[in-house]
Amino acid sequence: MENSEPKMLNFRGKEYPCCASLTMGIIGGKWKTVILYHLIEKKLRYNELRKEMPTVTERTLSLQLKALEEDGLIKRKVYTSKPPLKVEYSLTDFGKTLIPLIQSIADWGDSVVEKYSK
Amino acid sequence: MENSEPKMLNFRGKEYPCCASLTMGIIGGKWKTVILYHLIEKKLRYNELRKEMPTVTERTLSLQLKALEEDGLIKRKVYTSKPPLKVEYSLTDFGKTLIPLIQSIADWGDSVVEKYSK
DNA sequence: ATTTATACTATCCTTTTTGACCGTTATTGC
DNA sequence: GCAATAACGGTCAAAAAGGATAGTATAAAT
Repeated sequence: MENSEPKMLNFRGKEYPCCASLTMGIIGGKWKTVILYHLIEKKLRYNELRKEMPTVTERTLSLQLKALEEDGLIKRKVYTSKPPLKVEYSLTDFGKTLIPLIQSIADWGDSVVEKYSK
Repeated sequence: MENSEPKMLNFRGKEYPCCASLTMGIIGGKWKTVILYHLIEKKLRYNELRKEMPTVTERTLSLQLKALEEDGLIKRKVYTSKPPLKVEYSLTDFGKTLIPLIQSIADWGDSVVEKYSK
């Protein structure tokens, strides 16, 4: 009998054909690694993130933050109950397991800039 | 004076706000890292890649291969001049600089599978 | 009393990515 | 003569991602 069904990996309800695509499903997209990269160093508030990433729109930023939170990579801590809110975002322990990877991603991008666009 | 224009990084005509997003612009997307991952070990022909990645469509695979080639990460070597063609894909030297990163991406995905979906 | 500030959310729309499906070329095997 | 094969490309459509813009609640500052 032929193997007709390729064995899939599963994480949080989504199927991935390969361990590499699983990772990319979680940190892929235009902004997630940028957010994670900025959170490596320290906790940041929503508007602080916006200042670090001036080209992202508010809507996209909050969608991405929510997705990262749902995947358990970041945590959202609220300090006030009424507006104006104070909210801080930081990496969870699970999110911290990504630090070496995020750092490598940033470093490779850096090295490309050094070599090809100076 | 306020700084109104965020300093952008540039690679192959595209602008990125951050070294991490530059990397993701090059290897991001649903399939690119999977292709690169399979090419780490050895050169592969088009149909061999298809067998390794049974859930990608032919069109998408060829689009992604072309994009990777245009970014200089893989090279396409044609062995015959008339159909049926023999074509082999392999990493360029530039593409090989990504091997540790691709490996880390795959390893992190693996570790997630180990911990959370066994 | 009005403005400013925070951290969003809601609509609506455009762009990008991915998929389904079929066609092409020339050679080899039946 | 017909099907199979390799490596695609073309067209159309759906889905996913991202952007523009405006609005919300409440408190402190002016």
